[in-house]
Amino acid sequence: MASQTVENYIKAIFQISEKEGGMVSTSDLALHLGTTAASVTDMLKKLADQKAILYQRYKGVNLTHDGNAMAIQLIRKHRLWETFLHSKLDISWDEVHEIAEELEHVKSKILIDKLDQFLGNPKFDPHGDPIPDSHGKFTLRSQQPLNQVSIGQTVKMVGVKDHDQSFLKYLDSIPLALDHTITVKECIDFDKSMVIQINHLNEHTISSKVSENILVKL
Amino acid sequence: MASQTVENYIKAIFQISEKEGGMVSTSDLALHLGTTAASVTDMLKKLADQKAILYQRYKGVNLTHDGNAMAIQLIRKHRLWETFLHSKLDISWDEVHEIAEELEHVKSKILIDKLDQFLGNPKFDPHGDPIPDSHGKFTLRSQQPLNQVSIGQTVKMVGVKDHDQSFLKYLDSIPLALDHTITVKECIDFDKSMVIQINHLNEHTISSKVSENILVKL
DNA sequence: AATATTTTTTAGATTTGTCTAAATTTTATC
DNA sequence: GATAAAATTTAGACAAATCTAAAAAATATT
Repeated sequence: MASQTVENYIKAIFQISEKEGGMVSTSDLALHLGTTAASVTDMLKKLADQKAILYQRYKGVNLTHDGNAMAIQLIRKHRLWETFLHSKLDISWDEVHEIAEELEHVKSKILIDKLDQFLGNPKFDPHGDPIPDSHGKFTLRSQQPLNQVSIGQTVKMVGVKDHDQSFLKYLDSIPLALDHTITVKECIDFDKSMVIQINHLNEHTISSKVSENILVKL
Repeated sequence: MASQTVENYIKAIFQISEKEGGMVSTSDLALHLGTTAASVTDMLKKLADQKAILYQRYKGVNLTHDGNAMAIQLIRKHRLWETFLHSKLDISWDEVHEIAEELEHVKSKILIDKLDQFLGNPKFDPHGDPIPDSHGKFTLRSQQPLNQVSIGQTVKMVGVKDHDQSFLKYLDSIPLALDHTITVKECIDFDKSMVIQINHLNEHTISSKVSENILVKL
C-alpha cells in the first residue's frame, strides 16, 4: 500500500470527523478525496487490517489511537511546512496549502524536528491554525467569529474558518491579515453586513459570509 | 505513469551517462535503480513514447533535449534542498542526500525559485557539487583529486568524488570538511598513502582511496 | 409496517509498475 | 566464422489503487 495514499485517507478521516464529529461515512470520504465510494470501501478494509482505523460495514469509520497519532503528526508536518513557506520563503498564505500537501509526505523525522526548531517552535501556522508539538499537543486559544462581536469592540484577528484560496486572496486585497486589529463600527440589520475599521485606520464593509469566517480574540 | 518514477529514471540516466559517458545500458539502469532489467525495458518504452529519451532496442538509451532539461532541474532541486538542510537546518552532509531524494519530487516551481533566493543563490551544495541555476547552467570550477597534489603544496578542499555515507562520516571524524586547507606533507611510495596537515594545525595520515576521493583546488 | 430512496458494498475490469522465466539478440571466445 | 556467454527483450503474471455496474443494506416516506 502506497504510504502517501494511506496518509491521505488518515488525514481525511481526521479532518472530517473533527468538523462533523463522530463517525465518518464512506461517501463523505469519497467526496473529500475526490474518488468513488467503492474505492473508499476497498481502502477502508485495508486500513482496518493495518489497525489504523476501526471500520464497521455500512456504519462508517473511526481512527484508532495509532491512526489518530498519525493524523496529528501529518497535521504537524503540514502546518510547519506552511509556516516555513510563508515566513521564510515569503509565499502568500493562499498558496502555501497546496505546496504543503506535498511536503507533508516527506518521511524524515529529524527533518521535521529540525524544521520546527529552525522556525522557533511556532504555535500557529499562517492561517492561525494551531501546530501540534512533537508529542501531538495543540495550543488552544479562545476565539470567536467576527460576526459575534458587538459594535464598538476592538479585537485582534487570529484565524480564518474558511481556507479557500479565493477567500484568502480577498482578505489580502482589503488588506486584512492575522494580528490586525479590527474595530466593529456598524452592523447592518438587514443582511448582517459589518463596517469595520482595520488597525485604527481605514474602514471597510464586509458581508456576513466574510465576518462569519474571520476568527478573532479579545 | 507516476511522475516520481519517471523522474527517478530520468535522473538515473543522466547520472550514469555523466559518469560513464555515452549511452546507458538497461542493466546499468536496473542496478542503479534497484530493479530488474525486464522492468527497465518496460519503462524505457513508455519514456520513449513520451519523448523524454531516445531508446534503441538492445543498444541503450540517451536523454532527449527535454529529458536532459528535466534531469538538470531535478539536480537543481536536489542540491538546493541539500543546501537548505545543511546550512539552515544543520543536518550533517552525510544525511542530507536521502532526505533530498524525497524533497526533489515536490513539484511547485515557485517553491524552488523562492528557496534558491532564500539561500542566496548558492553555487555549490554541501558536497561541493555545482547547483544549476534556473536556466540549467552549472558553475564550473577547476579541481583535482588530492592524490595528484605534490608534496609541499597547500590546497583548499572543494568537493568529494565519492558520496557514500560512510566516507562522508569518516571525513567528518578527522575532521575534514569543505573549505579546509590541506598541506601535503608526505606521500608513502609503497601504498600512496599521504600525510596531510589540516588548516595548518593537526596532521593526519590518509589512504590513497581517501585522497583519490577528495577534490581540491589551487 | 411496507415500500421507495439513498448509501454502501461486492463483483469484475482496468491501469501501472513490477516480477520471473523463456526467448532473442549481441558480444566474446575459441 | 561458429559457438558459448552475456545482455536484453518478450511473455505472462501479480499487487495496488482505482473504476463502473449490480447487489445488498440502511434510512426515509407514506
